[in-house]
Amino acid sequence: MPSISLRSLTCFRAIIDTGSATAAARELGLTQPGVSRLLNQFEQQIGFELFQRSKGRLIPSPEALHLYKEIDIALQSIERVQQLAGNLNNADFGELKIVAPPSFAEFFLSQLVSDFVQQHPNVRISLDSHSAESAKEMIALRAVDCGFVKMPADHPTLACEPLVRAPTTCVMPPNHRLSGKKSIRIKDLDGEPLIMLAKGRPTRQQIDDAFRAAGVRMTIRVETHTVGSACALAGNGTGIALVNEMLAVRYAGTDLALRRLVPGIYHEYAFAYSANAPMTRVMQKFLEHSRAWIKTQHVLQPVTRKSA
Amino acid sequence: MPSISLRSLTCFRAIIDTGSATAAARELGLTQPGVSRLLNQFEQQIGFELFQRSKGRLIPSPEALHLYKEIDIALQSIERVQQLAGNLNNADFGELKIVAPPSFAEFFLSQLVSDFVQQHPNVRISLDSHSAESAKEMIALRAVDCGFVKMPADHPTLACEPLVRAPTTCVMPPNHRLSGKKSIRIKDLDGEPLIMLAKGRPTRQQIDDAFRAAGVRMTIRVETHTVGSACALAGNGTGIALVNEMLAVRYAGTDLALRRLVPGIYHEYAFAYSANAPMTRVMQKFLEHSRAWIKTQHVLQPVTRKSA
DNA sequence: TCTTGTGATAACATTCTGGTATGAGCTCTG
DNA sequence: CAGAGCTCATACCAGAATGTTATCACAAGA
Repeated sequence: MPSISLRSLTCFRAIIDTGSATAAARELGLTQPGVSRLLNQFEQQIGFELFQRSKGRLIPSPEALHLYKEIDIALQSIERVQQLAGNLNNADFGELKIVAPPSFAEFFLSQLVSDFVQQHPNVRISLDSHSAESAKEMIALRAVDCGFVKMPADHPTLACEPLVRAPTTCVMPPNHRLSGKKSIRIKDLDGEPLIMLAKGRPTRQQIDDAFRAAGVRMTIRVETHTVGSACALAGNGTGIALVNEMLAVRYAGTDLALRRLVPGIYHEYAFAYSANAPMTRVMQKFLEHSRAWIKTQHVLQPVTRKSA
Repeated sequence: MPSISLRSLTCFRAIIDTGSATAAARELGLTQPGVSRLLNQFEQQIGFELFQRSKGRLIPSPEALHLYKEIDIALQSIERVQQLAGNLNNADFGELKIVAPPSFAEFFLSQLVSDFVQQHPNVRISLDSHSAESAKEMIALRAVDCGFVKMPADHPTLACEPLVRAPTTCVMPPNHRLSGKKSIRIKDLDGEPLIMLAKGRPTRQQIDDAFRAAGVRMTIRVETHTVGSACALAGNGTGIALVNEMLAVRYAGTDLALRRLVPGIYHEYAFAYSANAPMTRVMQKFLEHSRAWIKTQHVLQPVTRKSA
């Protein structure tokens, strides 16, 4: 049962639009015989002639013109389908609820998301900023679709895609005695007053371990909770702040020197989603977009699952 | 550039509608592998997966469901096109202006047209009744689309399709001395008072010629202008009316005997339209319909161009 | 008359679309 | 657990659809 064919319809429309089979062929990027045969086939299918062949021309019958209107409508609706498919393919559809810790959300994520919405105007985005712990919970419980978490995630129902990592950096005033060095070793920090963050968290644990391994005693002057305050304290000469470079750079100006700690202790972030639900297309696109965006930011170090 | 395919769309819709590829295949009258491949192809064309393959089932993604709505609309509009094409194929569309001489219009044509409109409810018909001369003019000048004319039409811009012919018949009271004969020869009419019609018209001329050739003098008692009046006069015993049998039969009852004149002198009618415009499909269908209708009327003698 | 435009047709290659046969995976049941 | 019965996927083949190039016939103008 040879159903009506889209080719025939577009061909027919093009003939009416352009007034001749030859012109229609040009418009459709085919050859004239192709159009001619397609038209013949169409006439065969619908059972009657649509054009009067007169003096070597095709003259549309009143029936053809009547049919044309309906066909044009139908083809337009097909074109809408194609456009929608294009949008869907580009994941420009749906809703995306994202959560991230405040430090991440307020700077990087805001840029990343504003980029994304420009390219995907039909995606509705909700952006939540919560503590690392509750962010993980929200993702695991599907209160949000995805989020950014610091590795290791250490959560059974969380699927993670490693995304970016940043070294630990030492923040100090530009005139500090250590600011002459390109990088700082643990033993350089012996006796230096330190400003430390995230007591009890894994990265902090790594730092503590590194000091212990180097046989260096930590002189902690201040424990604080945000990178911003740590940098401010360091800038005031309170001590050297050992912080995530990725978050510190936004506070780095002429009044702060950043020197990397070696060997590196890294802060790694991952894109996380519920292990119980597959990623939607929007999520996939957003992850792709995030990876691409990170590459454009020279202060960030991209991480992929393979290289991790 | 392999455009999107209607098959794929209907297939996709059927899968969503039925919930499985197997059921869709049943619905579409295909096999499951066919549907499966059509779906694959569709996914390839639009660039992303529409179904999550899980536990051997096809689970539509949110994108698929969103696309479904638009596709359903598009397919419906395609179906409207098909239905319209069907109507057009059946010529159930447009307008048809018909003209005929009163004698023809008021009896045969009315039946013919009422039959036609039943089968073609979307065709608007206008039916005019005019003298043979002005009918021809109206057709030639395209004031109407077509009409019925008596042959020979003798008009340069009139195209004629021979349709039906009727013999000349002799109308008399049942008790007339000639009513015993099966048919009447010219010489039987010698001396009989006659009622004649259409003075100066071609068929009348043929009758006059036939009498002259047979050496029989016409005793014309009355010249009249309608078959009805001629039959009425004949019924009253005024004389024998020589009239078109096709028109006379409607007056024939128990009080009138009709006997054919031999050799036959025929009244031939044709379907006529302007030679400057091709027949529209409705006209063609109407002509077809007329031919078919004539065949069902046993008093009419169909005539086609070939046999004419 | 000759050129240029139209559309129609034939012969051929490729792609699409259908079929059958078969396999792999899941679920339910005895 | 074994097997029936369902799902979808894949391989392979045949025929139809769709495109090409190479022609032809015809009409209109220069």
